[in-house]
Amino acid sequence: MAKYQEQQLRIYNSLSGKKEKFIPINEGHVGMYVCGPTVYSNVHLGNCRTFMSFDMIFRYLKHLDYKVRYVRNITDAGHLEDDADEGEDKIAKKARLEQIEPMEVVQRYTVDFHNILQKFNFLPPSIEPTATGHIIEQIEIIKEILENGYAYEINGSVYFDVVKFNETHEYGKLSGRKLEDMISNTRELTAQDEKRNPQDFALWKKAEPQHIMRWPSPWGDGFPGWHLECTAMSTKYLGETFDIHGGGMDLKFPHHECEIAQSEASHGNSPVKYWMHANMLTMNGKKMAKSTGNNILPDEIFSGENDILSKPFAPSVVRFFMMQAHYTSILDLSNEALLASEKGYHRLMDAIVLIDGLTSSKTSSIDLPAWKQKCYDAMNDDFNTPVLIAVLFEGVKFINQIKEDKAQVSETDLKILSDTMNQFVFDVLGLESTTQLNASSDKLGGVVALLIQLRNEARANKDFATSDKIRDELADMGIQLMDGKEGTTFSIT
RNA sequence: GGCAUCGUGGCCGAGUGGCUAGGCACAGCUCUGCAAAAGCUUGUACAGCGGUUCGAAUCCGCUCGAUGCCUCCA
Repeated sequence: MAKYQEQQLRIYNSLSGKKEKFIPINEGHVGMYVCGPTVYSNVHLGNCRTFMSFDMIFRYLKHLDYKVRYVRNITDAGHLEDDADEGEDKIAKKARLEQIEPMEVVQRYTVDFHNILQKFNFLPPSIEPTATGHIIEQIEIIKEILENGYAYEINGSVYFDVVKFNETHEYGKLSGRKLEDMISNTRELTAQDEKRNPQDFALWKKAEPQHIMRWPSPWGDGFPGWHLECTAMSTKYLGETFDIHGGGMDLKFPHHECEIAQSEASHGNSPVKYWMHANMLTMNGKKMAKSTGNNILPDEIFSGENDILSKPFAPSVVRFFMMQAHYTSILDLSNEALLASEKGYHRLMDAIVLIDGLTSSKTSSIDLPAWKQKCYDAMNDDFNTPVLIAVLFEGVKFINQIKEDKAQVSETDLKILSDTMNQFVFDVLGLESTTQLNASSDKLGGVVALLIQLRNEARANKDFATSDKIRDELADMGIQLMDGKEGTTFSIT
């Protein structure tokens, strides 16, 4: 029996504003599309949080035995500097500034993106398509929208006619905006603007002669609008209507609103059953922005080379920190918060290392099956990772109590404890252990075991100067000794 | 200015009509040669002001503040 048949997942749907039962279109299968990065600079930490949220969601869906097709695109063309559709393409601008080919920009920052995600232990998506690889599909959609009368061509560019669309459809239903309000809040069109209305958006932009990113089309050489690629690629790989579409909260309007409009205007179907939006990451209470200097790159956190944090933090610690907040909440990054998470993370990992050494009893003094279900209940409630982590810390307490003989578990229950801890910590949350050394399998572990032995001999001889020297100097190196009833163990901090 | 989300104990962060979230920090106890680790115990918090209710941190209204998007300005 597949796990999804036993667990009822509920998802907060941005479109309805409510938590809804998750029922996929095709039983046992999930199609999920997430708007990926525009690769014109190093991926920033806020982007990582969004993608990490959907990585966790991907992992849990897989854990529930769904067959998931997860599509996350790379935007390598068409994302303009401002949404007035008058700015320069972000990648073309970067290429011009650095005097390199646009595809060099794309390559450089795609590699960076993948490197960072790998450090954060992301699962690769099923398909990672690029905008430039789907120009033909985008042109086909534009043709359909033109045929259906929801777009117009002018001077080699094609614009989506939002006003016309809104006469028969509801533009703004995702973001809660009303077209009338938007129009009344907008100034007069400037004389040179080609658009009929300021709300219209570009499907295809004519390439000026100096433009290096250009493709032929029925309307002349040009390049596609930013919103179109996601419609083209999600339709191609997931169908006209699919289960989950995700992205950052900041993409809700206009990007996702435009995607809905494009789908409905081309093939007539609403594209997505469950819209999911991950919330923003702030730092020290303020939004992260390069312009204000309130910004940090993932590698700067890992290396400690920054002016904001007191020490380096491992990718898994940052991941744990992010998982301690719900994906729909704003999360504030600070030195204190990271330090606190790091300690909690080590407590969790240290407990997991102990599981294999635990001994079972005839009966259990704690209810492990009920505890296991609490883990699922947390995740079934719109992927509530902070509550899951709280339940996992109950597991940590159980592990330590069993080790100290203050609780007993049967062999069956011990397996539940072990399997559940491992599955949720590593498979679902995607954390990695940094304390995997142990005395039997590792040279360093053997060296530490020898030092522990020497220290215990010194203690037996009441030579506490020597024993404390060993303990304290190992601690300075990041190896902490822990004296327990069963002898001394250690962990790497 | 508009739309949206949100304001929880020293810090981070769940919950959302009546019942302990959790982590970090702090204090006491147990253990220890002393520590650390671990276990046990303790914390009566929900921006402010009104309203609904037997009962609100949780619902409604207003005010203040934060964040994102849009707009405006530069």
